[in-house]
Amino acid sequence: MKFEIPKEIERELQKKGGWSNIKKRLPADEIKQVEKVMKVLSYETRLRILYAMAEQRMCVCMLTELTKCSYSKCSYHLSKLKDAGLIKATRKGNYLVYSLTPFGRSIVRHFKKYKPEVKK
Amino acid sequence: MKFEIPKEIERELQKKGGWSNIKKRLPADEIKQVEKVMKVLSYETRLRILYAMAEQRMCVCMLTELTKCSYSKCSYHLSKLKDAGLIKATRKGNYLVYSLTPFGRSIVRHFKKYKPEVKK
DNA sequence: ACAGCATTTCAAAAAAAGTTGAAATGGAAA
DNA sequence: TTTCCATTTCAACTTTTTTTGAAATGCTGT
Repeated sequence: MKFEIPKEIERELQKKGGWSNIKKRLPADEIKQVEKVMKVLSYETRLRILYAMAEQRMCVCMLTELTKCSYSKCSYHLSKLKDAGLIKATRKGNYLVYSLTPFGRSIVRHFKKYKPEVKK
Repeated sequence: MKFEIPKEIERELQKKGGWSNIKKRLPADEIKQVEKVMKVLSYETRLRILYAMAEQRMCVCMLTELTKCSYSKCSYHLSKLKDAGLIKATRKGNYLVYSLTPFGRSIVRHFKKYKPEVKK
């Protein structure tokens, strides 16, 4: 199909250096990074973990209780959160204690501030 | 497996009203809403659309060019963005012109401010 | 070195999300 | 009212993500 921009929008584009300029300015790297973070946060279990950790650092056994998931399932989700730079782990004796990174914290704060409004 | 909280963490929990309190305070509705938004933003094509729209409202034919997607594919992704309250459409003659909602705009702004750092 | 515990890893199976192209829709112009 | 054009919808298919349970890892105390 042919590519034709409506007049009204064409005019707006002129002021911004044209269509090709808009396309060129897309921050490809940032978008890839954001995609990864979003993928990780697009799952209820992982969000529950994130929100709970905003209140309190936790070991995995607490998270299995909180999320009603098996260890292996929890572990899977924790590794996703970790790879995205949202949480970090430190060992305390036999336990691994997970807590939020500053970046993870900033996300929770954002959504407390800007509550989404989603179609039911 | 039995559920046992390490001493050090147990002490932290006391100050916060205990483990059950942490669990009770989880904002279940907010989490469900955020999950939906995140799911929508966890896909490169849709993020490209979002970022481009932060610069300029657009009709679908422009988006097919920007994303190198067929109309039907574009349409599928647009409907997800719309359901999440990130974009809205208005008709101009034969064209449907899509643009960001304030919520959509707030998301783009957030990620421009807090750049994620993801493991490669 | 061994046993016990908390947690992770693995591979196969199940579930969810994205893609495709053809057909349907709905406004605008003839 | 018919045709045209931009866009959406549908159902079958493909790809990606999650779940499962069994086996591996790696501290810690004995």
